[in-house]
Amino acid sequence: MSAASPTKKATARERLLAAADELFYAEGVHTVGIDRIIERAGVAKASLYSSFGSKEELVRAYLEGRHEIRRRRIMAGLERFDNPRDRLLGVFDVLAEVSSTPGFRGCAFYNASAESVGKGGAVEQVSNANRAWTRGLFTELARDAGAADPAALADQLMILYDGASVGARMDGQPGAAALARSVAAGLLDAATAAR
Amino acid sequence: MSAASPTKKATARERLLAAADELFYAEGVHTVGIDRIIERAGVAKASLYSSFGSKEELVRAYLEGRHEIRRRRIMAGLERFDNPRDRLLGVFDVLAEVSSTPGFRGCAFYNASAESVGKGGAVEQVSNANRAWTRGLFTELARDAGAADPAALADQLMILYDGASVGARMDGQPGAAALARSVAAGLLDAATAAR
DNA sequence: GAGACACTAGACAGACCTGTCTGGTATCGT
DNA sequence: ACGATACCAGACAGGTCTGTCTAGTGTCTC
Repeated sequence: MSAASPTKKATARERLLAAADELFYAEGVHTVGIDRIIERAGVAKASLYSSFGSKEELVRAYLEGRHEIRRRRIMAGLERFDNPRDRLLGVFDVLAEVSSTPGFRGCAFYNASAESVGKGGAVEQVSNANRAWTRGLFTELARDAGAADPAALADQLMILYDGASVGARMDGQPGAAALARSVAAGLLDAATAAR
Repeated sequence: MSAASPTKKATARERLLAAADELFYAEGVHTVGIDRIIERAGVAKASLYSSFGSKEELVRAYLEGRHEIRRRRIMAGLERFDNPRDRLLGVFDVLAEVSSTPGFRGCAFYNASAESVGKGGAVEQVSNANRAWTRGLFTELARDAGAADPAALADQLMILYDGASVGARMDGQPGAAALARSVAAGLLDAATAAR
């Protein structure tokens, strides 16, 4: 939880998490083995298992870290705007930024979910939490923006958000987020004008 | 290519492809091993390797089969409608049907892509072909419907289509397709009214 | 009848996977 | 000085993976 003081060397757990984050996201949870992770982290295998217990728990920690970073990045991005309308559309601005970074490979939760078999596993749990948070955020922002039916607008925004993420991933088109933003703007105007 | 005569027993290749289709889609390309497939198909391992050569080529054949079935199902679905507007929106109707079937697990191409590492591999090739076909279809339908900028509308429709697929997969909400359809209808009206 | 063909059953090799365990080292606080 | 803690290096076990190879069976055609 507590961020290590910058002078102190990163602990084994932190280095493992950093290595897992890079490798799992870039190549997939299933493809990347334990050995690759400990090698990149410069950490002994025993340290991994004493810190996390199993690979699945490492995957959970990786996804929880992704969720936390995503949450913070979005909230920080929204602080730039003061009016509700820009704040709602700002979620798509953040997506546009993220999806145009070189290593972008789509939604980490969807990707992990596509690989994982089990229902009720760590991947599904964190993934559901992440989606619920996003939907809640959209609902809240829609209400603040004066939408007649915030939950209904949030459902529409989820589709646009997911679609833009897929488009950026599969077609290498970072512009999908900007396009989704413009459609979202139209939906928002329609939802508020109907008041 | 040619469908075997119904009286004749299915050949080993056909049974392998059928087993691969079920297992790969339900559990993922990486998770499902060769042994599971030959067991379900009731086929010897040597037959698999004499028919396909490698697992990757079996995956390619699986995805090509998915693409072909998808193409046919959509085209058949669109034949029900005679006016361009309904035909364009009909693509979302077909998605609504597919995404409400019990075994629905999202886009087979995205799922396979999330698991595969390599760029330029079989998965990426077939996946790109599938997406290009979809985009071309949307563009054509948009032009027929009188859209001012068919390609631009197609880009928007792709986002809605992908987003609905993700929503149905991740949240278990088959209604996402119907929602996407209604948004698409609004975009289409706007694109044609602007003429 | 004989050979070609498609197929089955299963052993096998070699690689890779997760997870455990042993033993050694460095750095703390007391 | 000394014990506790955190960590490293790597062997090891038991399993699974892809892919190859041998040997045998049924079926069709000539």
